[in-house]
Amino acid sequence: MALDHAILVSLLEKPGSGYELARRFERSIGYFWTATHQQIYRVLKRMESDGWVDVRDVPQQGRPDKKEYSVAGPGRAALSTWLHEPIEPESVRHDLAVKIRGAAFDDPAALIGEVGRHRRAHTDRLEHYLAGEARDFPGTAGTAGAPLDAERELQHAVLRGGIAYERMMIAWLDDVLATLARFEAER
Amino acid sequence: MALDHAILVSLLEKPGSGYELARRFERSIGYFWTATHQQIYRVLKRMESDGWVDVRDVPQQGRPDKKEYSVAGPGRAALSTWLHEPIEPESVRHDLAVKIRGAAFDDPAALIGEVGRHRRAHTDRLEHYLAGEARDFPGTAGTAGAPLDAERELQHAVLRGGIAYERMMIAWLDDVLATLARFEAER
DNA sequence: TCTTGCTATGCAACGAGTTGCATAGCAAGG
DNA sequence: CCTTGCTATGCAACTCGTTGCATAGCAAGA
Repeated sequence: MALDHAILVSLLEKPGSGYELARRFERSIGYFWTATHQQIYRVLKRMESDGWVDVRDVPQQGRPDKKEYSVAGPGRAALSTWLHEPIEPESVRHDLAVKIRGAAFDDPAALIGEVGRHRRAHTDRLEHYLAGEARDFPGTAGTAGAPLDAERELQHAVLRGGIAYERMMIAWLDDVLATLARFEAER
Repeated sequence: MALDHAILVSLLEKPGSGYELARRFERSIGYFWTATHQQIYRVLKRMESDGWVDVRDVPQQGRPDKKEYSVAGPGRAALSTWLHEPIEPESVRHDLAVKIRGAAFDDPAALIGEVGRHRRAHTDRLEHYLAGEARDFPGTAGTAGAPLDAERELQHAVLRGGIAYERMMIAWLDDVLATLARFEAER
């Protein structure tokens, strides 16, 4: 269960409240992990009672007060342990692939709209990632001899993965659309 | 919940027992959907009581008897309904990406072995997919004017997606390894 | 004032997925 | 004969994830 660890990493990058974490999980962390605010609040409560995180009440003006969480020693140790353990390559779940194989027993051409919708979602995400890259990682070269900023470099590497994934998906969906078009032409 | 539908598609492609389905979910269906035998038996039981599938006791020799499931009318109708409904683009969960961003707060170079392990798993899968493609889809050209075999063509399209995914992952993991190597060199 | 909307946290119930265990037929080898 | 191993099915307990709902502070605009 890596949700714990995803939250710990996010809190190490920047302490924050459950609400803030939930929004990060819709943005940058969300590129590779999703979670609802329910899950986040529940895990934060458990990690607090296990001493993995510290809480601080932060009064705010113009909006409700919040609880700001930050990683405590045991939380950091737990993350370190997990980082040194091997994990299994993730298992995939692509509903769309089920639909594509299932379409053989229905009307293949009827899937064109749906696949197009997904293609649009992926081009949107790609543009969003590229905009984030241009904003957050403008100078890709890096000054020669300068010490590397691990946090930055590794965030960029993960973002490049997201970009590669979206590009691959768009190319594949084009391939699928071309295949479906052949069925429509035949009909 | 698409596990129901993944099972229906697999049973339409070829009727079979829970055990056989479980093995398919480790192979071809497993390219895009995973399930344990527990889940499969439970869902089959529910679909049977809902009239979505028919069961037939098949006595065997040299091994225990089995129950062969096949899709019934209502199951096919349920699949068709689902196929015509829009679905949300899938949400991702990449433990490895959590580890990569987390490594910034530990020892980045310590991740090299783990990333290499994942790279090997992906090259293995890629070779497995390519072997399957060479075996099951030898003539990619297709006879001009011949009617298209929807089941075959769409299975191939999904397989091409799996191949594209593995190639993308390998290239990205090489990128990550190069990034991690820079940290090791600095150390 | 009343509604809408964003911030902020949380409970309760349910459904999906995982893990450990149990049973049983039969084959093959030591 | 006994163990190992594959086929074949299943229960029970648990954890994880989703959904619907509830509360509350405060701001802005109709």
